[in-house]
Amino acid sequence: MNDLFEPVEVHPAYRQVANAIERKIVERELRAGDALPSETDLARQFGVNRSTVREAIRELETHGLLGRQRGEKRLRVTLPRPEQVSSGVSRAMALHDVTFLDLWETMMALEPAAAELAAQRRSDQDLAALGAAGEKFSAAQADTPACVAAVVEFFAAVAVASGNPVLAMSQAPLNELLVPILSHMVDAVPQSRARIRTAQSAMIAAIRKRRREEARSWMEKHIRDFKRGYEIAGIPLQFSVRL
Amino acid sequence: MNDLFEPVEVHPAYRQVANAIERKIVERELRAGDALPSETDLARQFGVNRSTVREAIRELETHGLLGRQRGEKRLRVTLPRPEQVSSGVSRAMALHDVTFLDLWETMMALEPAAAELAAQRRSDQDLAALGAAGEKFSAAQADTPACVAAVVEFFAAVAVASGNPVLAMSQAPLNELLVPILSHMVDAVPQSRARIRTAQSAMIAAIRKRRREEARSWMEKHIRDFKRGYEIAGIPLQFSVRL
DNA sequence: ATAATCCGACCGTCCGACAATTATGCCCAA
DNA sequence: TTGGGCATAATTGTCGGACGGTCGGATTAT
Repeated sequence: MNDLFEPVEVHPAYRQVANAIERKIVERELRAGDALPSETDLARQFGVNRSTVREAIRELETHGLLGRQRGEKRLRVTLPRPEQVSSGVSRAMALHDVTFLDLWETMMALEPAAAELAAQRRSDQDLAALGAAGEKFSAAQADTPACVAAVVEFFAAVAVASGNPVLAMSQAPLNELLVPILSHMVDAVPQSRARIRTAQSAMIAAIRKRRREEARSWMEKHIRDFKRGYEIAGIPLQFSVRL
Repeated sequence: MNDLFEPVEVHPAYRQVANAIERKIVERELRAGDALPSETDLARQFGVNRSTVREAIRELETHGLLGRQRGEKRLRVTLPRPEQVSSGVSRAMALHDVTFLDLWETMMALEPAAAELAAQRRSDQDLAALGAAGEKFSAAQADTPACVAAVVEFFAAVAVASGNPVLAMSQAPLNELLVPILSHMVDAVPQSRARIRTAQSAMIAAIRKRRREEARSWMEKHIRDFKRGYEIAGIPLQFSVRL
């Protein structure tokens, strides 16, 4: 039997205020860089208390829609910083107990595509960034954290070089999840360092020469190696990723 | 010349409180379902005012780390809802003025992979969900919003059937960006409806029969069609997606 | 035991206040 | 006229207290 009434939805004032401001931002009525009215003024406009406005502002600040430059007092509308967004996503993924296999499969879908696009569209600057990441990896031989950071930086550089911000923002959260895994792996599988360096060099070369298929296939091989390393390290693929 | 000092970082109390609670959640010391202490109690523990605690709580609530069931008063730890996370991502992407081409390239990377995994791992329940989405699309002939909703539901169902939450959470934001685009397209390109239906049927069949390559290639064709439709509709690929 | 009732705890919101810091406008000097 | 410096106003972060309304749990009545 169908109920006669729907459950009534309650919208606290702080949420309504947040939504109102968010709408103005999404609809570009407030644009990045614009200063937000003062809390007191907003409270007056919305007809609520300043405390309520503050709670709303915290929400938007968390979403990265509001922020301020260092040392500034007044809040301004800002574009959400990609790192901020992706760290939220990776935290959510980690809490959902995703496994290495989940992560790997998704990387396997995204990274080769990014590599191919990078080979197609990279600028000289992108190439320099890739080279720098490769250098860092080579330089950080024994230093595991630095090694891992360099690998992540390399992936990020490929994503940037792809010229596709959607791809980059989709890929970024995976990098953060990769860190703890990779740290463990490069320690447990000594030969992985050399294989990673080889793959990175090959990818850089392919991207420099704008050879799309070559870049893609090297990236595939590179990522397949991760799984292999994981297996060699003796860790079940179903182990949950932790941040 | 390097500066001698780093800029001093200021951490307002509300942020420190939020971080402290977040850490306990990420480290599983507080687990999903656990009730949070009352605001008054938290204020006492942290030695700050209740208003400050509330601002911190808003932050965590926004991240989806805290929430409450309908009609509940006590706040409890919750797993971030995927829809909540992905809507934040898609909003960020939209604000960054990503183009249809960006979106399309990423779909082209993710969706075929999802289809392939779905063919490999789908449960009977997944299959039912796919069929339901297909039905909805067929039934919603002239109703554009319903059509678009059905297409999105289909993609989401494929992602779920893939059994890979990372893939699903990576793909979900794209769906939201797709809606406005697709609405425009199915109106401007009448034949798109039939093509979509054909592709969906083929994918369902392939996934039912667990034919991975078939599922993948039909998905590729399906998504390629989007681009074709976009071109037929006469819209430049570089047009920014808007939410 | 179950249902109706009651009371205390807690949340949402408001008011007012104060210190610290930033923004602003004014005045003076070059 | 313009630039710098200073006094003042404005704004944020935090605090204390308050109040109505709602939820949860204990109490009591059936």
